[in-house]
This record gives sequence, C-alpha cells and structure tokens, in this order.
Amino acid sequence: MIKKNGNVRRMRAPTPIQFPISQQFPMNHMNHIDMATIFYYTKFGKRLLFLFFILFGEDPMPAKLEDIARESGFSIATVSRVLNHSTYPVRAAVREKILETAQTMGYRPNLAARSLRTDRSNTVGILVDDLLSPFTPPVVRGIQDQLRDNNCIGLIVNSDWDLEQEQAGIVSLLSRPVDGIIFVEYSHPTSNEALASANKPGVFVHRLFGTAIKNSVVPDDIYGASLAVEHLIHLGHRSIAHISGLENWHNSKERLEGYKKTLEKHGIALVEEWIQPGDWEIEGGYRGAQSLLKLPNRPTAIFASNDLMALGAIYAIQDAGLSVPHDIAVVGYDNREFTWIARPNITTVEMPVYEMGRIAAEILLQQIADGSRENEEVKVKGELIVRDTCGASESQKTNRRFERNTSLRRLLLNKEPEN
Amino acid sequence: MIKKNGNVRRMRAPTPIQFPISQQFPMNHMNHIDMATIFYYTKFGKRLLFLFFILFGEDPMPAKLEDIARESGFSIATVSRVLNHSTYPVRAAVREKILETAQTMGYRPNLAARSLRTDRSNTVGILVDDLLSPFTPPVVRGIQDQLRDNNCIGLIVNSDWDLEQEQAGIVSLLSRPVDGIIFVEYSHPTSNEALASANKPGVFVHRLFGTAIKNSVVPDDIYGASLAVEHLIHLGHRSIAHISGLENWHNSKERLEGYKKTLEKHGIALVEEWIQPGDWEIEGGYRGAQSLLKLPNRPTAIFASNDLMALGAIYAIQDAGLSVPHDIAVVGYDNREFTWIARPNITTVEMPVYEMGRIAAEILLQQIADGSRENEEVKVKGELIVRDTCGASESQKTNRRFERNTSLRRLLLNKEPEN
DNA sequence: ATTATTACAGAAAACGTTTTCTATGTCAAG
DNA sequence: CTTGACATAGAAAACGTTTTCTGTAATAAT
Repeated sequence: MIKKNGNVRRMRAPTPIQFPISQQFPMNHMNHIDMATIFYYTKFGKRLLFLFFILFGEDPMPAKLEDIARESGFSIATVSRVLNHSTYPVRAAVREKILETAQTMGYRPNLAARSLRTDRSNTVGILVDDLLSPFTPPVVRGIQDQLRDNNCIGLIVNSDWDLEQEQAGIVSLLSRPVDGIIFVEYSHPTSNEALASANKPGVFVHRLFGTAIKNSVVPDDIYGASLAVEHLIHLGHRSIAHISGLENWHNSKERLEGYKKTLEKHGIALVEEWIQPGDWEIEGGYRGAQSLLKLPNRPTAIFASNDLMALGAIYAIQDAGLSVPHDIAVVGYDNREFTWIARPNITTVEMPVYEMGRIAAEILLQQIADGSRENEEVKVKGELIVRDTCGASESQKTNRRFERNTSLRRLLLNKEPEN
Repeated sequence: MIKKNGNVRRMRAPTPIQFPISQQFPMNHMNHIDMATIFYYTKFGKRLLFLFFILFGEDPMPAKLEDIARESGFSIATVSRVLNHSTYPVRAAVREKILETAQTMGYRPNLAARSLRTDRSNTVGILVDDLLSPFTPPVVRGIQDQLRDNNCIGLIVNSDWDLEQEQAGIVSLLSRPVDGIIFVEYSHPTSNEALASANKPGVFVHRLFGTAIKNSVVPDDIYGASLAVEHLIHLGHRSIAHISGLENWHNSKERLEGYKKTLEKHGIALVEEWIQPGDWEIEGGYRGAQSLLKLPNRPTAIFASNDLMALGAIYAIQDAGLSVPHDIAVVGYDNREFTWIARPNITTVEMPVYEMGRIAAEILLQQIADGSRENEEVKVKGELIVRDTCGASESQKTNRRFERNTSLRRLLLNKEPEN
C-alpha cells in the first residue's frame, strides 16, 4: 500500500485536529473539523489521504530511521548506531551505505522522540527578568553561543521580576523538558529548591542582592572599580569622588569597596563628602555631581557607579560651565551603548556580560554532563574602556575596531545586499 | 517491587551515560562511566538502584499519567481525557478525583512524549540575525509575550547574517521539532523553501530588502515619515530637509517616499539639494547636516531617516554654533534608547517593533492552528514621540510615564529587595 | 420483551528513538 | 572437533502520551 517516491516518504499524518491552540478535544466532542481530519480519522480515510498525497506528490514527511533501514537494507538498530556512535563496530561498507542513504534521504533525528527515550533534551532553559533590560541580551547571547557549540539550544522565558511568573516559567521549562536552567540577573530563592527537587542543575548569573551562592557567575566589581580608580590615579588625579548606586545592591557595595581599597592602596585618604549616594539614574548622577561641585574642596575626578549616573554628572558639570574632562574627569561603569554615542564619549568599565553568559552555560553543561550540582561562585573580570571623559591621551585610548552590538550590522552595511 | 512513598514516585532511571554532550557511545565502547550507570545497566543493577532510591528517599521522579491512574483507580485513558479535554463526558466524581490526585501528585505532562505523539510541540522557532542588534530584543519580546498567552514558547537561534548559520539554525529548529518559525529582520530567500518543504508555517518580520512578500509583518514607514514631516509642518516649518539611509534599504526608500508625499500633500515644493544621502550612522548624519548648513537656502528643519543620523546632524548643527531646536529642528526615526538620554532629547518616530513581534506570533499561531499558509503582508503603524529637538511646546510633548526598556527596572528600583 | 442508543471507561496501538538482549557467523585456542 | 571469544547485526522493549477501538451498563425506542 505504502509506495515510495524517490527517497521521500510521501505519507504523513495530517495536521492534527485544529482547535484553539491551548485546548483540544476528542473526536466525538470536537467543535471544529477540517477535510483532512475527516479523511484521516474515518476508517478508510487515512488510506485515501495517503493515496491523495502519493498522487499529487505533496507533503513529504521527514525520513525516519525506519525509512533509512528499509532503504539501505539494514535494521533500525544498526542505522541508529551508525549515525550516533562513530566508534561502534560495523563493517565499513555498511557504515558507508547507511551514511549515504541517510544523507540522500535528508535524515534529521526527531528530538522529541530522542529526548523521550534518553531523558536528555539538549535544551536548557534561560530564565531572564526581562529581555529588554539592557544587560540581558548580551548575557543571553553568550549563553546561546556556548550552547550552540555543544549542540544545545536555549529556551528563553521572561519573569518580569515577578515571583509568580518566574515559578510558572520554571514549571513550563521543566515539563518541556530542559536539562537545566540558567537564571539571569534576578531569581527568587525558592527557584533553587524547585530545581533541586527536579534534580536538574541551575546556574545563576549576576545576582543583584544577597550574598554569594553556589553555582553562580558574577562580575568582579571590586576589580572593575579598581581599574577605573587606578586609571584616574595614573592620570594624576588625587581628589577622586564616587557617586554610588542604590545602597542595598550588591554591585553598589562592591564598586564602592573597590573604590575605597584602591585609594587606600595608593595611600590616598578617603574624604567622606566625596562619596555621594546615587540612584543608578541620570538624575542621581546629576544631583551627586552638583553636590560635589558645591564643596570647597572640589574633587578633580568622579567615578560613577554606572554609566547613566556618569552621564548625569557630565551634564551637571557642563551646566556649571565647566568642561569634561578638562576641569573634571568622569569615569562610568557598564559600557552601555550610549557611552560611545554621547559626546564626549564616556570612559567606562565594561561589564563582562557576554563572558558571564558563556561561562554560565559552560558550567551548566558540565553539570549536566557529569551530574555534579556544586560549583563555587565564579567571578569574571571586566575591562577598562578608555575614551574621552577621563582626559587620557589619544594613545592610551582603547582601540576597538567595532563596538559590540554593531559589529555585524556594520559588516552587513558594507556588504551589497543581494536583492 | 515498585513501592510508593507518599505521592512521589521514588524510582528513576539514572542520568544516562554521560559523554561529551554531542556524542554518546554504546555500552561496550564507552569511554566514561559512572556508578549509577554501572548499576543501571547491569542485570540487577536497576533494581538495586531503585532499592537505593527507595531507602534513601532521594531523587523523586515527576509523576506521570500511569501514577495518577494507579493512585486514583482509573485508567490512563480516562486520566488523560480528564486532564486535557474539559468537555469529555465523565462522571463528575471521577473527574474530581482525578483532578485532585493530579494536583496533589504535582503532575506535569512530559511535553516530549506529547509532541512525539501529537506532532505538535507548542514551540516555535525564532530566527534572529543577532540578538544584540538593537531592534531584535523588543521584537522577540513581543513574540514571546504573544506565545506565552497561547501556552507556547520560543526557541531563539542567531544567524549572524550568515546564510550557512541560518540554514543550520532552520535544520536544528525543525528537528526539535518546532511548529513554525518566525524570521526576524533578515532572512535568505531559500529559507522560505526549506520551511515549505517541511510544511511548517513561517512568518517574516521586517525584511530589510526586496519587495513585499506573503506572511510578513513590516513597519509602515511611509506613514511614520509622514508623521514626522506633518509634525514639522504643523510647527510652522516649510523648509524641511531629509537625510536618508542607505539607498537600497527598504526602510530608506519608504521614509523618503513618506517625506516626499507629505510635502506634496501640503503643496510644498521639493528642493533636491535638501535630500542628503546618509549611511544610517552618526557620521553620515553629521556630513549630511554640514552640507545642508552650507547651502544658501538653508532649511529650518531636518528629518533624519534614523536616530543615529539625527544625532549626527545635531552634533553638526551644534558644532556650527547653532542651536537645536532654536535654529534648526531635528526629528529622527526608530526611538532608540539613546534618544531620551541625549541632550536635548530627540524627537523621533517609534518603530512599532514590539507590536510587530506580537502580530507576527499571532499570525504564526493562527497558521499553525488552521493549517493556512498564506497571509497578506501586514503593515504596522508607529507613533510620533515628541521630545525636545523639534521645538514643540511642552504641552505637545509626548508624555510617557516609562520609557520602554526601563519600566520594570524602575519598578524594581522602587521596591525594597527582600534580602 | 427485544433492540438500538447513549454514557462512560478501559485496552492497546502508535509516535521515533535508543539500547538491551539475543543470534548469527568467524576465528583461534585447546 | 569442540569450545570459547569476538565481531557483527537484528528483534524487541521502553520512554509518556494521545486516541482509536472495544466493551459494558443504563436508558430509550420499538
């Protein structure tokens, strides 16, 4: 009955009964039905439908192991082994024949079946707070690249900083199923337990609050802050102020600590009024710089705890009729996109977000592979990006051929599109 | 043999033999082996392992239909029907009992098994050029939100504008399997065919080149450009210049066309020198504005084809000792993040990227549901965001409580973190 | 009183893999 | 000539679900 046409199986179960996506009903209670469905589910309908497909040569179905086995004359077991296990002993002729058949039939394994059988999906969940948050895309991209190098793929779910959504996301991911989950930027403590009870590994990228936990990848902000301050000291500054972030944030604390430690290391006394509280936003940076400008002992440089506050500080300095970096040097933190768009270009410390993503994925894959569940916290070091707001000489400036986020776009721009 | 402990099945196949992720080998040729594997694969090892898990109460396994059936005293078929088909006729008592059992056992369907059986995975592929490209995250977020409202989830793959990677991505997605694929920003014509041959729907978001195609969602840039120009005309400008994008880009053509049409509609003659070629980058905007400033008949307003060029134009105007918007008004296009960070804040036209994502997903889900494969191109209208560079009065300015990308972050900032 | 219909529930097949167990034939050692 | 070991390849079970087919009891129609 079942005929072959060339190398492509022609028959195929039709698209299943089509109901509103989330709810399907059994035949005897269905509320919508199409021709293909009627054919398929009546006694001879299936065969009629098959015949139709054979006649009109439509709707080819992906080859499966059985087809390759039939075509090449070997068993399913052998085909599977040849395709999956390069070291399995089969006669060279057999291997060659099977590989060739698979090639010409365009075989692609059905991963649903495979993961059902092996309980491994080669898929990991990525739970992000919000894909639109500025740090998320590069982290995710790092994860994706690392996953792809290992034949895996990532399922992204947004939690929108909401506990309920986060839990729903975990449930959705676990039933998919995924082999593990990477939490980006923010996660609720209970998520950890949910994962543990499913015996799947989880890795946390850049926790915003709280103390160090296992299986996490965080930026080394003490080091990053020291880079910024060292640079300013190196440029001759001795009066360096700091505008910090919200005080209960982990980043905030570390950057402040890096600032203090570096001053201490160079024997520069700490001036309490030079540490201004900020809010991570432009306004906070603006206010902080205003306060600093009013001081009798005005600092000659400002290290802001993030780029937005650095920009705010620059605006405040400019509004006071002073110039950056001539009168006051400014260094930011994060290397956000606008830092190389603003004038003057903002000197900043790069958050190693992409690298953090890659490392997180690496750890997760490792844990999936060897079943381990405990990794020490990994600290990733960023890099100082010297631009115009610190007053460095041209030769000291960081020379990046492409700013991230635009490298590929630029490539495209220089390429003649084919249409 | 199999004992129950409370509501949780205690037994579980151990993590499968663990090899380098991408390649596994059969038992008799393995190169790595762990204790659990040895136990599991020897004749009585499985039972010993089970016994171990029973004794130590570890490693609970997710409940499956069989467990619920056993526990509630009904058949697997009935359980499945109760859980999936709310209209299926079963006695109320039975339904209640089964639902309750499923609830207490924490049943979550294994989607791998379900998709193997139904050939529907409730998963769609999202093929993006690069997640780091500025327009991609909001499109993806729109897609994700729409998918989640329909119990689906998205698998994101980056093509990096590379044909080979794109094709590899499609192959990877199709074998996963996904129910359809959404192409974001750029896709090669052949991708269409690959999808068609697998009989899966595909939707294209924002093609950069070429003419209109079926199943695509694009921004209505003619309309968007007209918004910008209408606004300038409304503010009293009659000498309006345009800095366009790269000429073979579709966006570029449409925005230019919108510019021309709007002028014509208002009976304003077109001045050829006022149309400057740009390159989508700051430099092009800078050069374009410089050329305009040198003209004897200097325009009083500039409509740039994107925000980067608008910023470049602003820089050029400022460098010439003139003021924006006092001497020359500037309007950009895209509503990129830096437009509300720069000073003055840039008036711009919003690309309806999020909406485009949502609509694309909606179309795809529709096509998955009803098997259709042909939708007309959908044009999505953007919105004018009035800020400071156009010279509008305060009351005319767009009042957005939160700029996108930061709304949730702000929410978080105002919330006391729990740690 | 018989038959047809309905309401309900279970048995079992199928989806495409992977892997165990089993069965050949071949070769070397006793 | 037997025995064991080895190389090679097939049969069949299993993964968890959905859905067809089948079967029962109760009810309605003749």
